[in-house]
Amino acid sequence: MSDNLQLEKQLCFRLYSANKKVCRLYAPLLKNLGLTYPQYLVMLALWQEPEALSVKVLGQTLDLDSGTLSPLLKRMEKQQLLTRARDHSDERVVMVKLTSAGRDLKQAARSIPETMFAKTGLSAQQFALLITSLDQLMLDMT
Amino acid sequence: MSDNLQLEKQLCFRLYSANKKVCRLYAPLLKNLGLTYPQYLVMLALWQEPEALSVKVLGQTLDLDSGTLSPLLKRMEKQQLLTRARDHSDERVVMVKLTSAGRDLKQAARSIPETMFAKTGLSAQQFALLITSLDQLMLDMT
DNA sequence: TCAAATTAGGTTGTGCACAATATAGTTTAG
DNA sequence: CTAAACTATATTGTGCACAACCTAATTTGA
Repeated sequence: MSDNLQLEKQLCFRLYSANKKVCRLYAPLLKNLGLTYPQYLVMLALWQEPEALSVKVLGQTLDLDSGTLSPLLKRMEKQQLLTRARDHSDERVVMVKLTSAGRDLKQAARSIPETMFAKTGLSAQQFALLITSLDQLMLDMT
Repeated sequence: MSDNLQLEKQLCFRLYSANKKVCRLYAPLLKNLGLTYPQYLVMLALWQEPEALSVKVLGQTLDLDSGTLSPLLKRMEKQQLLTRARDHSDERVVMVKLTSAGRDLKQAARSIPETMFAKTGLSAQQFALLITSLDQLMLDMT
């Protein structure tokens, strides 16, 4: 006994597994919208902004670096969901802005959070507790 | 108000972010062992087995398909951490077995769980609560 | 008994995630 | 004023994750 290296004891494995499982539950819903899971997160960030966001701010919001975001945003631009344009007042900055098609997609996505909550099978209390625990982890983790 | 599509409200984003943050905390520790995070999970699964595991059982344990495991195990075989060999009694089956170097690595990894627990900044109670919440989610999620 | 179904694993292609590096634009210090 | 430092983004390379498909081995059922 007292073997700490057991798979079943690991928090990391639970987070890893739960995240994958949730992603797989989202996949069919998002496929209807033509989005992948990370693309959906980008859309969430953009839908709640009245105007454009810089790649830098988007990266801070989603905790992603340019090595991930640059190709991801290019694919989304090709799908006509958003536009990318250098800021004239500072040519280093690229501003990302939803197209009207990108904004319109929000209506089609409206039911997703409720559908996904139902799929979790959690009560509102359990859901809130898990959110709180994860927020605590994000705050305390060095 | 009542916009359910807010990034901050999403459980999915918290799981996604927390998992990434935990992976990044593991990375420098695992780099000392020459392992990536998924490779560490494979090692955890193998360390707790007295004998070899089939690719199928390993995939069920880690919830990974052959498209992920096959190349991953090949890389680990190249690093001399494990061997892969067809089962003579059923040639469809590939058995994965630690080398002595692979077994020996367990000693070097012994301190990782405790180090990582400290890095989470959680109390034992908070840690247990989060584990319980995640287990609940994994059980109930359809 | 042998054709159909099933099973185990591999391959290919796409899309993240991230480290390391590169580059162009901007700011700042001397 | 300009060289050095800094900033924002892009590129390259490696390693997952998974869908779709493929092959070979085994099991099964009429």
